[in-house]
Amino acid sequence: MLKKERQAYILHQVNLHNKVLSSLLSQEIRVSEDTIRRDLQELADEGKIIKVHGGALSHSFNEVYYPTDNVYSQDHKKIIANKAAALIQNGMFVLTSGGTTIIELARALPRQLKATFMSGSIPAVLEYMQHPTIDVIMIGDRISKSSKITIGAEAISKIKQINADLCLLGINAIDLKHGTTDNDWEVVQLKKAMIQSAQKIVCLTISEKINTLQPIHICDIQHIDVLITELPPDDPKLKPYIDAGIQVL
Amino acid sequence: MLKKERQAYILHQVNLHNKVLSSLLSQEIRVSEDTIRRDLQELADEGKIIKVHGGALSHSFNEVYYPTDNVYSQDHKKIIANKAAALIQNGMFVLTSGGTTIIELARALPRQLKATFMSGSIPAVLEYMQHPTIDVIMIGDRISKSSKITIGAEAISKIKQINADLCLLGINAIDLKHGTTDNDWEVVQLKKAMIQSAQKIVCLTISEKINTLQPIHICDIQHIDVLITELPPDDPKLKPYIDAGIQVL
DNA sequence: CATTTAGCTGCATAAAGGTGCATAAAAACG
DNA sequence: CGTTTTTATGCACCTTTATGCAGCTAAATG
Repeated sequence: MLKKERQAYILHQVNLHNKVLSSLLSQEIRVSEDTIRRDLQELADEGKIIKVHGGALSHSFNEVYYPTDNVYSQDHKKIIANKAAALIQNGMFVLTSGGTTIIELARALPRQLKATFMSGSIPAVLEYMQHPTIDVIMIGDRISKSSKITIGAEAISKIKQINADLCLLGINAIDLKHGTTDNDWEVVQLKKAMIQSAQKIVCLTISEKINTLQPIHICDIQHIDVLITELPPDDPKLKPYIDAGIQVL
Repeated sequence: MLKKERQAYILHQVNLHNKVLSSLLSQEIRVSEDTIRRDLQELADEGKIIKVHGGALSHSFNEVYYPTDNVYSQDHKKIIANKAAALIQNGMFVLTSGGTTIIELARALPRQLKATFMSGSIPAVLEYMQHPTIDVIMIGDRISKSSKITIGAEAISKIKQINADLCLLGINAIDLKHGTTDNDWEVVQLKKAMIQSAQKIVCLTISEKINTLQPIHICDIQHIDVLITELPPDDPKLKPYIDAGIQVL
């Protein structure tokens, strides 16, 4: 096995499982642990993974499970929220996921907007409730304490009955090949249902999460209509997505 | 399991339950308590959690558990909440309204209780979510911003499909002749539906509200099975209700 | 204030990491 | 084609890290 090939394999494993152990990899690939360690070191130097004692972790692991709440990403999210808010017109029916970006969106809505927002996320709904003129609909079902959203057959079937104008999703990972992915099975179920029930799918994410992968698949790139990040639309990082036919704001 | 991974897990648990015990974590992850203690120490040094004797707390713990907001007659409501919590057995399906008394109830639930709680009140559900073992079901529909509950045909019909063991209502007025009454039409609709969908109706109220009247009728005295106030059951103020066949606690 | 439980310190150990070197394969070169 | 250079890998040796354990100290709780 070639060195590059091996490193590509390792990177794939890291992105897939969010972690790898040096010991296991060396058994699997049948090279010494020294070699694996050198590979991990090189990948880490290139910024592709995060090396830790005993193995390595993916970037998304760090962000998702081990949040280092930096102030910058908050600002980025405000920029994203403002761009997204501009898409919403009076009278629209908007389906949204949860997440910090969506909460920023709720705060960024213009004061006189008259639209209907539907969500299964308790924190998002709490924020929507602060708005004076919008209507808010909570999707009912069992509550997942970890993700603070309602989830279950009831919620999914309720979403399926809807035909929303807009679906705004805060996403945790997007990649040209795999589309959007996430790490919470329940959240994914809800997002999948939402995508099927809206005319226009808008994905919101900070640029760090572009070209990253999470274990569970939500939808392919071609289902996404609009992608919003904090970057200007002509940023080279976004070019592949524009080429793939997505409107980038 | 990698150290970072373990710490991420611990952090997740802390954020989920607002607290963790070193002893439980060490059993769960199968490492010594020393290791857990060192992990907690490191997480605390990074400012991610608050270390205390025996375990750790999340930053939100203080806010969540000691809100000094407009909950008047807090002590009385705690007494009521404790009496009500004693009625709930493992495996029960409990339908509840919202209100400050119900929020106290959510806080008074025994830690190891395994029951299912259903409510349309966002503040109540938020509080139920803090509990480690109960299941929480949110009733979905349009949200009334004034009362912070979901209300509408959808919510009512959902409640009607339920057959709950217990219905716990925080009430704003009760009177021998008129039964329970309230001042918010939307809240009343929800409570009426709940009363029809439960085996046993329990009303919770502070004694000031006994023998008072509100404009909108919820239900007559004879539909009420149990009345809970902060007073001892033999208080003369409660005698007429006992005579009317209500169990008073 | 005594008893139980958690926490701390120092130490031992095993696993992982790092360094330098030997070797072999691949690549470059004359 | 033979020689030299480069690159990749493994090994031996030592260092660092992670973890558990023993014995003592501090904190909580009734």
